[in-house]
Amino acid sequence: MTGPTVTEEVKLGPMADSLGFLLRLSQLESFRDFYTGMEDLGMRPGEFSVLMLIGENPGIRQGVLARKLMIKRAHMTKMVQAMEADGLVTRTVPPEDKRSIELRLSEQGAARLAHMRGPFEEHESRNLSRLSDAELDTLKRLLKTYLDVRE
Amino acid sequence: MTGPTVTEEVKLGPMADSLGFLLRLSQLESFRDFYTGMEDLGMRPGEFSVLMLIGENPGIRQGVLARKLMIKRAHMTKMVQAMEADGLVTRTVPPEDKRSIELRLSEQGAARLAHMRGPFEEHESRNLSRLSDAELDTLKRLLKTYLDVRE
DNA sequence: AAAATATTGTCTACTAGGAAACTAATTCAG
DNA sequence: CTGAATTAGTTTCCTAGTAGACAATATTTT
Repeated sequence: MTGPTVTEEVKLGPMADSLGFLLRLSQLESFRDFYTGMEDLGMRPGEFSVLMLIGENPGIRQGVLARKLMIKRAHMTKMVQAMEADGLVTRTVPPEDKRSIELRLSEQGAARLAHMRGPFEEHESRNLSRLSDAELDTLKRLLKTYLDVRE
Repeated sequence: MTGPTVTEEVKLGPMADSLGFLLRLSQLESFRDFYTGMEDLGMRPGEFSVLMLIGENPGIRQGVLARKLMIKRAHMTKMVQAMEADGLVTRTVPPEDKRSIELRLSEQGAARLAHMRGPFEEHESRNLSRLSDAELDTLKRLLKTYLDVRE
């Protein structure tokens, strides 16, 4: 069980108007969502997004990916090394800059991603939230603006 | 340095329309914001919110607080024990339910919170984002709906 | 009342993620 | 061209947070 559903009155005070606070809770909530419908894919949201972005940007360098996903290079190193060990991605050093490492999906990685794509798209289109479809669109648009992500 | 500001073209593909993905990035972005203006308070967003919520709800039980903040009880135990060790909160076992623990701010904790309140409110009112004030309000309102937080 | 069940906080062990120092390669200043 | 500064990835060490089992207490069932 997740706990009693009885409404425990907790006053949020000024936190209820803090964007950071609301975002943190929302993100945790959305992670729960992710697992309802995607749980048997054997992959966490973070890994999934890494795989997707490598798929969308073949040859992307580790550091660029890390900056885009706002995680530290040190952590990206660990993730992609693990994925390489799992046979999902390839890591090659390009001759024009031998410090860097280019990432690509292996055949197996591409296949795995293709498998997950269906459930993912279905999950995304489901909208199990309290928001109307229009509200959800607005929310996404505002977040993109906040993040400076252009369409 | 934060890294080269040169625009590295990274395609987000379907992730750009994933609420969970946008929320994760937004939350990380907002944490950076938190530290611009609050860095010298010697407290992370998580601890700050715990302190605030205890202040708003004197005598709140650990588990209730953990559920509200969507963190695990095990982790809450560590946080509040550390805060107790720092003299910021008191933890008392109420006679009517000797399994539970009630949390309150100590004098020192209340003083510390009072100190932070100014910078916090100022930070919250600043809006350093790309969003207009109206858009920011809308964003907060939609997140509250998503979270089922009523005013 | 007794027994089964649920809940609360805690413990141990583990995973996710960050900070800072380091190496190798590249670029920039002179 | 040479030395200084920067950048990319890695390594080590540390903190944040989770998973699951546990003891103590409370609640429900019989």
